[in-house]
Amino acid sequence: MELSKNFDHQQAEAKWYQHWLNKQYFHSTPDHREPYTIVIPPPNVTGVLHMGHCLNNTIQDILIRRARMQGKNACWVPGTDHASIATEAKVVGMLRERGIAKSSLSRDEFLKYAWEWKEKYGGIILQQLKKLGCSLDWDRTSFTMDPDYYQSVIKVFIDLYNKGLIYRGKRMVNWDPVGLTALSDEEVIFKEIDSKLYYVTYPFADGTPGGITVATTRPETILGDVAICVNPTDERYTAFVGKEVIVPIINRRIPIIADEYVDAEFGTGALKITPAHDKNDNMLGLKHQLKAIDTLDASGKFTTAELMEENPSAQVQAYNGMDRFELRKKIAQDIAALGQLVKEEDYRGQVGTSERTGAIIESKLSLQWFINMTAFMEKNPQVLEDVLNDTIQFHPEKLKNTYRHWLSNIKDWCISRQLWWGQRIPAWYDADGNFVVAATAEEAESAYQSQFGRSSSESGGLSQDEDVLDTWFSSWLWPMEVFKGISNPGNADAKYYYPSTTLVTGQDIIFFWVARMIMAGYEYEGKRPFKDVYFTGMVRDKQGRKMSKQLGNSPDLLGLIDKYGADAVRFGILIASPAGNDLLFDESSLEQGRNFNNKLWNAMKLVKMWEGRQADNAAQLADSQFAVDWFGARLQQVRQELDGLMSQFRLSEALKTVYSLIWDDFCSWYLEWVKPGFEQPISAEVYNKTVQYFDELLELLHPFMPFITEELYHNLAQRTDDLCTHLWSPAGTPNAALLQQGELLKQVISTLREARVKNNIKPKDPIKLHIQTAVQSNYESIASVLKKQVNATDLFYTQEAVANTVVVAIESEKFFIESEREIDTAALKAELLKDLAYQQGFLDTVMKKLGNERFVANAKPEVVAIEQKKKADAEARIKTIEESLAALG
RNA sequence: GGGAGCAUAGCUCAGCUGGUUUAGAGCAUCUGCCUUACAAGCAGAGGGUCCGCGGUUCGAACCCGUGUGCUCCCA
Repeated sequence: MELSKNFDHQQAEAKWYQHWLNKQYFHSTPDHREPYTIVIPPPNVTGVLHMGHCLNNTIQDILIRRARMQGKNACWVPGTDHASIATEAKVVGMLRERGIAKSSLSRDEFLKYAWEWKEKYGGIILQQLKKLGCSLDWDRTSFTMDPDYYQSVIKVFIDLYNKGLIYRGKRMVNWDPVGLTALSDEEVIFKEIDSKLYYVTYPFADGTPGGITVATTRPETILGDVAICVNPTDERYTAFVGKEVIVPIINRRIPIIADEYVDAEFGTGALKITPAHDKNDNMLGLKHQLKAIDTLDASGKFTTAELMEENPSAQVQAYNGMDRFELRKKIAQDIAALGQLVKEEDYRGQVGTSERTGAIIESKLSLQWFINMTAFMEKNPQVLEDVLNDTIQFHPEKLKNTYRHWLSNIKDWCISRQLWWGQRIPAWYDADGNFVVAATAEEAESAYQSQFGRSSSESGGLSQDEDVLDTWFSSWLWPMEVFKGISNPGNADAKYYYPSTTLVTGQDIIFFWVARMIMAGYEYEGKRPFKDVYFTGMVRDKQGRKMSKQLGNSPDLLGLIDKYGADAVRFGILIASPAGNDLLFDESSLEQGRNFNNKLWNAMKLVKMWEGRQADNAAQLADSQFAVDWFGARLQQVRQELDGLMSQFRLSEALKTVYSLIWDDFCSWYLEWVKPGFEQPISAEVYNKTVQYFDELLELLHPFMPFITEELYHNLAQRTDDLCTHLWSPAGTPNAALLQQGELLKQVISTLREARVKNNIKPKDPIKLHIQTAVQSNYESIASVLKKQVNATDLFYTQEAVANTVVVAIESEKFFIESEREIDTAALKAELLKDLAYQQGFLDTVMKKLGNERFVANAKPEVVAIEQKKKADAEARIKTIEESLAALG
């Protein structure tokens, strides 16, 4: 077979992925083996693959492929979540392009379009994961709006409601008065907007002359003011705290209160508090138990609905129905007419606008559904305990702090969203606002009758809540419901696969998702949902900036896979990813991955070249014996290292270790050591060993770089199996003596090569090597390799200095290089002097330690022994160098 | 405002229990090589105030305090 110059990744990727699928290697069913289960963090159906997914899914694939090759029953479940906010925005966008306004559609009509959109685009990201090589069990693909899943979410809502853990309450939301919907924080875009700061004086209620002046950008909310707040340390106002002032126009008496929240530097240092129309005011209002008075309706127009008991004046009533911006000017004018407007100032500030309609956001109080987290946590203390005691192990461990801090200060969870795409809240209201919670209209009706003792038709019939549940309220069930653990509790899959083994996700969703899965796991299974959680950092660009659409700094991942190959992309992203820390992405690391592919490919080509040149070559076998034995030991050593690294989730280091084993130990050392002379035959035994080692290297690398390893595995020999499901060779104990001798050999070769370079002995110029050693037997097994690697025609052992040679030393051993080339004595001398200075400096530090009586008295005996050994070694080296210098004259 | 984390070579990071031959790796840089698998390569080299200050200790990159700078989370 003719081998191409380089690895053709495109061809190999398509071929092997399809082959693995055909063989059903990724499909798992319960059996007698130990399960290794990962549920994918479901990407948003609107998503396309980005660098974050790439990192995250590469890691999951490494873990799952490794488990599969270790003989575990590996199951990696794919799927997507319905992402109510993002998807609804996409669907609205699609409709807009078709000239359809969401407001012109009924809920059912809109949902039909939404499903149409989901069927068309919702699977894109899953297809992209295949390009990356992800070995997911596609038969188990789940979606958070699948019928069973949907019912599970509803079931859980009803269950928690019945347990008294869900309640309905008021809360501030970001309200879009044009779109008539609440928005999540993510959908609010802050813009710099020019406005005015109005300085308004509130006179004292007790008739004391003067008053307190506040600066506000929003005079239209003045009629909802319930207090004036100042900083308690602000001496200008301390005397006024506790007094009352009169709100202009509406003439309400309100208190002056003190709170550290207020910034004395801003405006006048006095803040008007309008809890119904500002998030921070609302917070202060709750803290100081102030009433919230709403003066704006859903479309941002003035309403007196909540002012009626104050008997509003005709002036106030006249504002009714006035738009908020018109009202702002009007009220400013009216206050000016009262002589209470001190001044107006231009002001530029951040204002929230709707991502969808562009309208300026109002903070608005609205009725929402909540989970009482305090009660929930009292019921499920393990949610915190089992993370702190490592029943669920976090990697990196430092995130336990974050988790504990959040859970110890937990706020109630608002689970309703003013959207249509998602699980509709199963609450049913009569015309008076009485409600029941039930899965269906029929159940709601009977619940209503038993609860209120009458048919709902007497109260105008029942209508279902218009809102849906937060997407996290469905994805917190993910590790259970992908195995139908909620919809069909106790089924065989759920029993076998739950709890899952490892979760791999981003640190940014530790609260939104990880914590909540743990909550749901304990509430519904009484068990942790996973054993280990590996948190990846955030992928940033070279300058450390977050990847974002706005910055346009996220690379086109599929383009990169095309250009460098999936293996190179996997390599590049993982090698740059210290465990649990943010990752600065730079295309050059992909280049390193591609170069590694090339290296592997060429190593394979070299070995293939030998395939047809095998012979019963005893001399070649004898010359290579040490290399063969040594590499076998080295492989065992690295296997042990890898087990340790992988169990600590130090994946990046594990990959570096395999990389260096292949590039340095196998390619740079081993292959060169066993390489026969030009067009010479290779010993069949050495050849077979080499292929066996190569196989083992491919095994170790396969989880990281699946495509090229599978390709090479099949290129190296005729196979009856595939690497993908090949079981790992058992690790043995490495022979320490062999390893040590290997290190000596490497060191001698490097030292001699360095000496050659420094003395201008060209690689092609042969030398004769004389070794002065106390232990000649150390060199006998490595002599043939050593000769080859330093291009020595002859090797002698000597007991004394050899004249007219270049001399170098390792420990107390000396090497004399005899060459045709003229020796540069001056350069050699300079080298030796430099080394001497280093060794003497080193000896000094050791002597200082040993000369310190308190060190000798206090340090552990073995530590003192080490220092004494250092001293002896350094002295021996110094002696060798001095002798060499003397020989040079 | 509350909390967490980080600072080691030009860059990205290891350095685990304080003592591992006066601090290591990869990438980048420099020098020499189109040597027979690989120039996407080979053989070498240079590069450090372990953020500053103070303390504990016989001994500190590592422990404690403090300052500075950066990052993230929550409000």
